[in-house]
Amino acid sequence: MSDSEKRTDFVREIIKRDIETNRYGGKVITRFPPEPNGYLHIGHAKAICLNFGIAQEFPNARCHLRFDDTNPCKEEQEYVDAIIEDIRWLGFDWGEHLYFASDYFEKMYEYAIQLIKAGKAYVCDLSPEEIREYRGTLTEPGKESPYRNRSVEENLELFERMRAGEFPDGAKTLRAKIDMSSPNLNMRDPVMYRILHAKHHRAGDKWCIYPMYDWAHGLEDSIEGITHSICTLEFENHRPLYDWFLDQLGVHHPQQIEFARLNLTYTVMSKRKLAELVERKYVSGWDDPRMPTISGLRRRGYTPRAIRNFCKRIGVNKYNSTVDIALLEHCIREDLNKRAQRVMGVLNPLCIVIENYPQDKVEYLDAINNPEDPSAGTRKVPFSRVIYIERDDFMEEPPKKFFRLAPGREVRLRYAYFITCTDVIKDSDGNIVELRCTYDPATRGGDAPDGRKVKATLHWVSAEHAITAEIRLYEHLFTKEDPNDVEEGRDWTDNINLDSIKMINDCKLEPSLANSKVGENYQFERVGYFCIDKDSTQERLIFNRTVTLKDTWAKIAKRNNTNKNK
RNA sequence: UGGCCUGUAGUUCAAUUGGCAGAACGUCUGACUCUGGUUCAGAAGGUUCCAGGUUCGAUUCCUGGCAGGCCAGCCA
Repeated sequence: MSDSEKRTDFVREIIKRDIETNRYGGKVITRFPPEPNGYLHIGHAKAICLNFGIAQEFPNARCHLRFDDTNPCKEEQEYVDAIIEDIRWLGFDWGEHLYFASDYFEKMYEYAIQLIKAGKAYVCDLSPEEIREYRGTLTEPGKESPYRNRSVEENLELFERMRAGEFPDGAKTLRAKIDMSSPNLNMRDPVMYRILHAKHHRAGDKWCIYPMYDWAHGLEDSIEGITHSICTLEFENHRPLYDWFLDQLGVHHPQQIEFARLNLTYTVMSKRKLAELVERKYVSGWDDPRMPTISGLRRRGYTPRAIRNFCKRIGVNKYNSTVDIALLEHCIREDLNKRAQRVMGVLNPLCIVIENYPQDKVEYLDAINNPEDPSAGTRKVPFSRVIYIERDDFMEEPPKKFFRLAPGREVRLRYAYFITCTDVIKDSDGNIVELRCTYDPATRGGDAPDGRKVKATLHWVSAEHAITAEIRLYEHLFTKEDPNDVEEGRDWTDNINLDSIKMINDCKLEPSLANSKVGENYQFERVGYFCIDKDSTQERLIFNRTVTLKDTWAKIAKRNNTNKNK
């Protein structure tokens, strides 16, 4: 599926129908309304692609970016900045339509007065505990507040004094007068305003009353002329209230549509849990490459195109499901295969001396930059008598189906020569420290004039020319597909994979990598996709492994291993 | 012993609105290959949650079950 291909879903079907019936004058205006209290994650990317994607697909459509900043206690400018950066990076644009709920506070206040005047809202003196008691339970109706029938004048005066700061936090609330016996708890006189003497990251000290989500959100949508207000499933129960407020006010009334949030195997997606991973130092920060955050994926080497494509493939639905993380990995491989420059890098070096190759000779061999993209051209790679290969590419006693180097066996060094292993050198503990090989000068470039074949082609790096780098290998952050699957008395943090990061220090890379920049994607041939981490310095390059290449041998080896252990 | 929502290959989604249940990912097999990558070809995989009903015909409509999700913040 290419980036430009469309895919329909129940949300788009609703919008199509509304356009056909001219429900909103043919207009389509969506919005992405993050609360700036954390970083965006791949689940948000699903919502972003949905809302901004719809805006791109339909005529007369646009998508607003609106910060739903109605709770000063949790929100910070740092998050606003990070969210803006992440959405831009994902490739979406809101034009001049950047909004903040806090800019609507005055307007919301006026609407509240309108509701009070209509006898549909009242100031309540019940404490939080009392409100809870009065609310009733899922199966029993609630009781009406003793303050429910205050006069309009008294409510108006009290509400004004709430705003003026005459009461302490929690002393009073403004509540909608709906139905304390509604089977939908949201309709049991929900709180519209609470008193909070807190400094807001944008409004400062201007307000000491703040609107609750249910009251604020519909108004934000209405004020901006949103036509389709797309949110996640847990707000389904809130839709009657969303509708009630807008109906009472008689204002523009968008359609709220709910869809299922994204879950991914081997990771967690709740903001609370991600924040906990950061706070308790299980990860290095919100942008740790193991995090499912947009910034974490970016640092890991994921591309916007891969993430967008992933969101397209998973679809949109109304039931909770968990997407196999293998699909995300497939999407990044698919994109990087087409675009990433190929290089040679040895993660775990094993030294080879090619005994019949001249001491001081250096040859510069042609290597293809990207077989998927001829326009990427070629480069020169230095070859000499002492090289490194991957330790995993040699076995002294090769099992069946192991095609790579072994004593007496001939393999090809990519773009270079055929070599044959003649000797294995070990230290006193029996560890292999070096290999001796001979090369066939007639196979220069990697082709044998006599047409003989080898079963394997290995990547390699000339020892004399190699640059040394640190490479960070990442595994899933959790050991279980569902991190929340825990026994009694344990919790999700018990499922954290303590080996999810492995740092390797003396990796040997071809010299062309010396000039690479942060974020650039490479394919280390036969190994995986890597990118330069921001922790890199002039002296020391650090690479993140984005994802491995598909590895048939690893699969066979794993199978052999499990069979052995049976 | 409340209300709302949802049940289709292992997973995520389709099925032109009542007309032969398909795709992608994953898995497995084979071909090709100077990446055990890519690409290509193929295979396995289904009681469409269950039971009734309407209909020539039901994944689709109706009824009743069952299972899962959400809701008792002055969070969003």
